[in-house]
Amino acid sequence: MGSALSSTAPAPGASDGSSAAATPAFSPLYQQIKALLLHSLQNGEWKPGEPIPSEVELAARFRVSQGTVRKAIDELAADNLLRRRQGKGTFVATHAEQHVSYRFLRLHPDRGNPDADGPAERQILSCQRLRAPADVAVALGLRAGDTAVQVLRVLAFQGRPTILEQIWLPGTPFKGLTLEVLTQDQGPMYALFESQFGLSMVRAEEKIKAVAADPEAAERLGVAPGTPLLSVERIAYTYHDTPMELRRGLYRTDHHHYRNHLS
Amino acid sequence: MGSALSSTAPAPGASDGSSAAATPAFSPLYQQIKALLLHSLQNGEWKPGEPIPSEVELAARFRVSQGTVRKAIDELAADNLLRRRQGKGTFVATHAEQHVSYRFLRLHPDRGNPDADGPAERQILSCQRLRAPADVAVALGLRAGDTAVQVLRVLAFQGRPTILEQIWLPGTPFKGLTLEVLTQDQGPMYALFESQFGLSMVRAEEKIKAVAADPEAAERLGVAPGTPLLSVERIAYTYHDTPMELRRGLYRTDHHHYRNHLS
DNA sequence: CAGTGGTCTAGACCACTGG
DNA sequence: CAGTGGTCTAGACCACTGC
Repeated sequence: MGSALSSTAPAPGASDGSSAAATPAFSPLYQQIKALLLHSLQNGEWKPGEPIPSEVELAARFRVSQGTVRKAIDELAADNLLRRRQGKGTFVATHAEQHVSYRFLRLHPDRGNPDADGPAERQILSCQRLRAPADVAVALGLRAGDTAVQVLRVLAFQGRPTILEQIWLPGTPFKGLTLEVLTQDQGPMYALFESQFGLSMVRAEEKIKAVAADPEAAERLGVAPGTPLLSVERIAYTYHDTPMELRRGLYRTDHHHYRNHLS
Repeated sequence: MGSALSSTAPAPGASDGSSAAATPAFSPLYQQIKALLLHSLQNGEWKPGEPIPSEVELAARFRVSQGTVRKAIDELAADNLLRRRQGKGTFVATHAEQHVSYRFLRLHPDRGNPDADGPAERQILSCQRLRAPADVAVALGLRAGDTAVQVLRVLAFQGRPTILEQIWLPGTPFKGLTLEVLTQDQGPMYALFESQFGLSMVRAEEKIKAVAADPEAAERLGVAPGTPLLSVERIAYTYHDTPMELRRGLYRTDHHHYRNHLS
């Protein structure tokens, strides 16, 4: 960034040619606007599902042309942080009212359209506060010995248990997450994170392997021990690439497959 | 599309407000430009790796402002069909000089940076022209009984056989693809498709499952029968979403993982 | 230095939504 | 109808590349 641009006393410096600062790394105005919007999103100035101010309003606030805020918003929309709706406004993306199915779940039924299965049947097995194991601490940016929340759950589709997940969350931001809260909640877990903890999962990375079901996983998923399963390790990030969740899943793929688009 | 716009006698109709045609589906100018560029790419007017005309030149050709062709090019670049390089020009994307590793290969070594393995060691097992099985014909849009090329190969990393692939290609566009051609070629197979057959693989979809290694695959990959493997079924498309390749791969994941980014 | 893509502006008009 | 995002233009200037 390295710019003096602020929301109270903005001084663009691109239209008047007075950019005196000898910034070695050139940063376009729209990138600075994007960063400001990002901070407003992170600060919760606009909450998931809510509209952000209109383009003209933002242009006035930042003393910038509409085209410039437009380009900033365009990039945020391309990253799925915002959602544009012509005639209505621009809204903060949310996991709550996602068009179809779960936004980060790439598992689809082999036959039928993506959500022919109907909603997943969820069963929380446990929710404990523990000292984070070393690998979990590293993944979540915690110090050794910091407390973390561990959740175990099973997702079933059409009565067939299909996904066994072990979820790790940093203890401090998720203070108050209990088995009761999880059990009583309907809808995607990430929507709960937004509404109850103000944490938006914005992107994620997954590492996938093929593994053999161990006896416990086999029983949870109703398959024979040794059955090949997809091992999906996901790290989910909030704004500004802060890791906020480590999720280890085992997926049955006898009636489902993991779908991916390459380009 | 439903527009009268052509490369010889374009009639924008957006700046003069005289859009008399009662087109039910509105199509922005830049989308029409995008479609024209797409056709030029498909026709081979500009080949992979080559530069396309400059923005001002294209703006003149299409009788449109630079900003409009810019938006068209932006979308094609976002789809990885074009590659912009400031100060140099805009180039047709290619699998030949891909920055690092293979563009569609999502398998990464568990330790070390993405291409710490060095180049893959490739071994072609066979290359036959066969009548396409029903499922292959459906996937490639062939008629039952049409001929197809089947290629079997193994990829090894650091001496460890890791990927066993069965590749199906439509016989007509790939006339002349032989074991010799494949064996003598260096570099990514998709680069060969571009240079020898004028076919650019532009995007792909993959379906992933976990399976147990059958005896033959186990021997080819040097693992015990029953070892869990990733089954990756890929359909690759050329311009305009024409399916051109069906590729069934079995991946060892004892030292590698399939990586995916979600947003 | 000329040529390329990249940024920014200002203004006009269009398409869509909802009161 | 007013307000929103979406398109298009014209022109100025900037950053990067290579001769």
